[in-house]
Amino acid sequence: MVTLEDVARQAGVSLATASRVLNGSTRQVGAALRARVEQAADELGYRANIAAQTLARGAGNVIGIVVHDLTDPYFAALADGAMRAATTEGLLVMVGTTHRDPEQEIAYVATLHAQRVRAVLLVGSRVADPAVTGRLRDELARYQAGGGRAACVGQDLLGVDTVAPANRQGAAELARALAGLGHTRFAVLAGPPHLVTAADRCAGFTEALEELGLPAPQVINGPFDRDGGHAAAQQVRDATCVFAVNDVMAVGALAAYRERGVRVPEDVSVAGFDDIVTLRDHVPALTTVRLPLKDMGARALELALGEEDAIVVEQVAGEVVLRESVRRLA
Amino acid sequence: MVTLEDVARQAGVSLATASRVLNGSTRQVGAALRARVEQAADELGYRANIAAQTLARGAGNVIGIVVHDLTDPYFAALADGAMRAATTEGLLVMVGTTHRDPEQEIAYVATLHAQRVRAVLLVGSRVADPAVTGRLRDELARYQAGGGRAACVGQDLLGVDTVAPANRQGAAELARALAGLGHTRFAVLAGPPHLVTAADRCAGFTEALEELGLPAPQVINGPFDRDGGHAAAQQVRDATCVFAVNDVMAVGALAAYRERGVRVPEDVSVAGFDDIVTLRDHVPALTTVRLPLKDMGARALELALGEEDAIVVEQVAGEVVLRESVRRLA
DNA sequence: GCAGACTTGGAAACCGCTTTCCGGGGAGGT
DNA sequence: ACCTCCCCGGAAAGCGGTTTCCAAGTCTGC
Repeated sequence: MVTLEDVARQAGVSLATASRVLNGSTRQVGAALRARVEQAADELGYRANIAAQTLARGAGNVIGIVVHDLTDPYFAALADGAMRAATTEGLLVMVGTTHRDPEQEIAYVATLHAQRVRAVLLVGSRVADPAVTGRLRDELARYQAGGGRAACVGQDLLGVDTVAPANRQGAAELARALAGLGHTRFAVLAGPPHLVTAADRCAGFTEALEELGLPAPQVINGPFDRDGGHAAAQQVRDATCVFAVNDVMAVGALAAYRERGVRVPEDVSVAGFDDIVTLRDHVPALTTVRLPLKDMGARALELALGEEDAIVVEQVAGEVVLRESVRRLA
Repeated sequence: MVTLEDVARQAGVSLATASRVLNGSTRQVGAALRARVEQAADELGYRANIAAQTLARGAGNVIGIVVHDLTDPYFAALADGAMRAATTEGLLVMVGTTHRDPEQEIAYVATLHAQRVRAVLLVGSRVADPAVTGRLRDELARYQAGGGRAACVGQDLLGVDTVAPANRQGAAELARALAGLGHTRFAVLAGPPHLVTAADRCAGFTEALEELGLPAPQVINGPFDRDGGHAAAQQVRDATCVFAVNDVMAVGALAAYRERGVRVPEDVSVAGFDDIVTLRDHVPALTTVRLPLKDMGARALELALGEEDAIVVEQVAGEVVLRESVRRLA
């Protein structure tokens, strides 16, 4: 493995000069020497050892992103947004997937801390368990105490900059929109009760119905993914409209209905949440609450990198998008 | 930022002892000192500086994965497979997305080389341009000369271990299956001609038709993504069966037909390639050629890490899966 | 009870690079 | 012509670990 010293020797200059030429420095190097160094580096195929650079500089150019599941379009969009932003900042990205295990999340923060990444982004819903949240907070605080920066997409529960989708509010608006179409009997495919995102959306929806004087919906808990939606849909009793707390669950529900010959929206209306990009190819087109996922990912990175001292919590509003999967009741 | 030296001082031991306790070593440390060190580390919240470790040990525990687009389920599945395998090996993952720019791919290899990652995985089709492929080869060779390991999912064009889907063969089998249903007039949504994967699938399909004595299909080039399929579908003239060279393009084509009121499969049959997991939620269910994407990603990592001296090229067969999107012709 | 084989703790060299601090030489001012 | 000041090159001190090499015990076996 060729080192800077090899290059310096080959070019007949000092280590310092070689370093200044090859790895941006504030100081100038004369054209002649500069050329010699560059040629030597090229001939030898020199690549700076970033580990050494990071050590010497005391700061690297890597950030970490922790998501639950990369194959879920929701996280893929968020991660993609953050990664594009990272690229424009000249940063590399380490991605970790937790598969919804909060312990994994904590472990990743520790690992990324050890890697001395510039920032870590925690993407995804928090869990209701205060003990585990507390431990994650501690781990993050320790990382930040050492100069690390962090941000979160989800709920403001970690004491770091946060991009917080307005889940309750979005779900409430959706409820009002659906009620406006004449629906009165609802079911909520509510996901796991301990996931704050799921719980908030369910609560926002339910509360709005209550304010409208409508009966409480049937609430069905289950996994927060496509199969969870598929399974939960089987348990719906006599609702005219089903709200799945995220789009992938709604897609699962649509599949379940299709398999059973239940027509959407003729027999039952279905709505989701997130507006993942793949929705455009589903039939019927899904009513949902749009979240600007890519922007949120990018914004989270900005917040993490920002110099603000105060903790910034940015609410992101959702926009109700009515599509074919819901119908107006006679 | 607390260092090993802080821990050693606090525990009243030498640096060497602290290192041996905290970061696995072959050597033993007495129980008493061990306990003191562990307690000190805990109190101080010590996290090893991986950059320093990597430098000292001469080897890190990070691998790099380069994909075209994380939001494409094809790449997401491949990356997820590789990442799971990495996790079981105790490796961290740096992910780079090129958005189909081969220059970016080369740049990533250089960057990952500089990071001294243990292995780099190049996931995705090669391009036909021998110049750019040559430069990528050179970059990889240089990395490997320095002790790096590499593998590729795609075509065996880089001189590294490769997981190579049998694109020609899979497409040929698909062609025969479709012909067996009575189709004779085909169109191929062929993607970009310079992408080897796209070209191979198109060629395999076309050749099989020729062998069967059927007329050559209409070949429509365009982007390799969903919108590319959507656009290409508009240009199909009078085929009874359309083969999109990957699933996301096929999904785009389905959308295009739906918008125009063309029924699939009654009016036209459609087939894709890859069997991405999201297909199960599309209507009509798409006929395709199944590739074990997650396994391929995991396998690529194994190959890269493997100790084999010889370059291993592993063919992966595709399996034709007939679903509702194609019909038997009268 | 003692030589020799193991253990275990510590000092120090080293990993590859950055950056401070010096020193020498050329340019500019008077 | 002389003195500053500035610019540029190099020596060397870290950055935070790992690991080799010693030295001092601790165990064996006879």
